[in-house]
Formats: sequence, structure tokens, C-alpha cells
Amino acid sequence: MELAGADARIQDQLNERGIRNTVQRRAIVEAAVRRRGRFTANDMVAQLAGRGIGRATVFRTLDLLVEMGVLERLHSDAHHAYTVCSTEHHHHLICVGCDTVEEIVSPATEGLVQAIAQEAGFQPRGHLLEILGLCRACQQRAPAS
Amino acid sequence: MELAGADARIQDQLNERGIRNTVQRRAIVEAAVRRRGRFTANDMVAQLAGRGIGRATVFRTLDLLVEMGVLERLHSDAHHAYTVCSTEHHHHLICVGCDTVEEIVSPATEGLVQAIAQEAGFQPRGHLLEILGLCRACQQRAPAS
DNA sequence: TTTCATGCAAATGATTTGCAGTGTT
DNA sequence: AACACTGCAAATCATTTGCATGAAA
Repeated sequence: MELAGADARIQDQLNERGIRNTVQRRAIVEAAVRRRGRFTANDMVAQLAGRGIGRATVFRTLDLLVEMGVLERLHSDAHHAYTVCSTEHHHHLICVGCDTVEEIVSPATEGLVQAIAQEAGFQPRGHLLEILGLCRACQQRAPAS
Repeated sequence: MELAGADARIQDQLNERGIRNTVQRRAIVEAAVRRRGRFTANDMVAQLAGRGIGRATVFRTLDLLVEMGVLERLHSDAHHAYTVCSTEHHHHLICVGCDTVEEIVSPATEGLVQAIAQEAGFQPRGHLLEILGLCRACQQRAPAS
């Protein structure tokens, strides 16, 4: 349901912009949505190499999807990763156990960022908040270490 | 003053760990402290190449300094950057005009992160908050665009 | 058809590693 | 003297680009 929904939403966005609906792009969007968490460009390249989809196409498509706001880049680890996300401003809870990413919208955070910036005489243009930890499922799997 | 202090503090940490105090390491620490802001590994390589310090040494030393908690990696941009920082937990105000980085310690943020995580049943292990924008000086230089 | 997208392979750029020589302790 | 540290060059790894071919509108 949710998956199909996200998938359809993305297809619509592609159509709206007159961007060609190719087999490869469909496969990449589908794979990204199915993952429900973070993944690297290489993960995707490896996953789709079997279907004859080239490295360059994966990278080009991921860039395209980020530009369209369908995917977002994550930064907190040493390597770049991507995750499917909504277009409104939000933050991420990233599970280091299973790489699942949960989106959170937090007005309180927005307010706090403003306050911190103001106090420092800083004019904020954007901010990034990523919380790393264990999701509910992984907490049970691996009890408090 | 502040510069000299940071420099001395770092030298002490190096000594404590029995790590050899070489010309190259001193040069890299000094250069990092002088920058008072973010810089990439390549910036440093370029800056020190003239003094005959090799690429590998710069990378190895930056890694070492991160591991020691003297430097921290920044993530918010596409490329990795480093900045000198204290060892306690803190966040960063990064000026996109001049690359200056200001450290902030914000108990309110810590509390908020806890609250957000708790609400989501998430067990936080760490978090990252980076605020990008214009520092006071750059705001005057380039009026609100 | 016309134009855009793809795959391949080569090009880049960043970072790491192997190794023999060098400097520190 | 012993061993960690360094520079260099080669090796990796991630990402991008050039170009001829193939597919979508």
C-alpha cells in the first residue's frame, strides 16, 4: 500500500516534468522504495547490475531523484547514502542495526535552531539533524549493550 | 592566545599517547588550528605540499587527529571537511560565506533529541546537528539576498 | 524522426597502501 | 639500535564523462 503509493507518487512527478519513463528508471525507483531505509549508490549498482543496468545510469538517476526531492542524501556516516523521503523539511532517525530510516517532522527543532542561531548572531540558511541509534525492532534483537 | 592554547593542548595530547612529535605533524596541527574553520584534506595537502609534506602523511595525520578527538569530520556538504574542536559533545554553526565553524553546546538540543527519540521508541546512540548559514561578518559583507 | 537516455569504458578525484629510506626516542 | 614515520608511486574506490547505440515520444 504505502509502497505502491510512494511509487505512484514518484511516477507522477516524473511524468509532470516530461522526463522519460524508462525501464531503468522504473527499476531504480522501485528498488529504492522497496528498501525502506538507507542505501549507497554502490548497493544499488550491485543490486541492478544483474538486470543489465549500468553504473552510470544508476548514478545519473540517483542524482535526478535527489534533485526532484524524491530521495535525499544522508551524511552522518563516512560514506554517502540515500533514502526515499517526502518533500517537506524533516529530519531522520537512522537505525544503525538495520539501516531503516524514519522521517520526523519536528517544529520544536525548527524553533530551537532559530533560537540557537539568533543567540549567535548567525543567519541560518539550512540545517541538518540526524539521530543515529537503534529502532524498536533492533533493540529487542540486540538487548542494551 | 586562543590559537597558542589550542596548539599546546593538542601537543600535550600527542605526548600523552607516546605518539612521535614530528615536524610534519606539528606543521599539520599548526595549519589546522590557524584555519579557524573548515577545510578539506586536499586543502591541507595543497597548503603543505610546498613544505615537502606528502599527501599520505596529511591523510594519515588527519585520521589520527580525528581519532584523538582533536579534529572532527563535518558532513553536511557533499565533500568531507574537518574542523578543530573540543572533545565534549557539541554542534556546529558553519558559515557558507567564509567556512568559519563555530562550536555550540546546547543542552536544549540534547533534551530535544531525547524527547524525539523516546516518542518514536528509538534508542539514540548519537546525533548530528549542523546549522549552515551566514556568520555576522558575512551578513554585513553580503546583505540579505 | 527527433531527442533523450543508456551502456561501456576511459577519465577523474579522493583516499589508501606497499615499501624502502629517514628521523625520533 | 629499534621502530615508528615519511614520501613516493602505485593501487583502490567512488563518481563522472565522452561517445556511439538504442529507446521513448
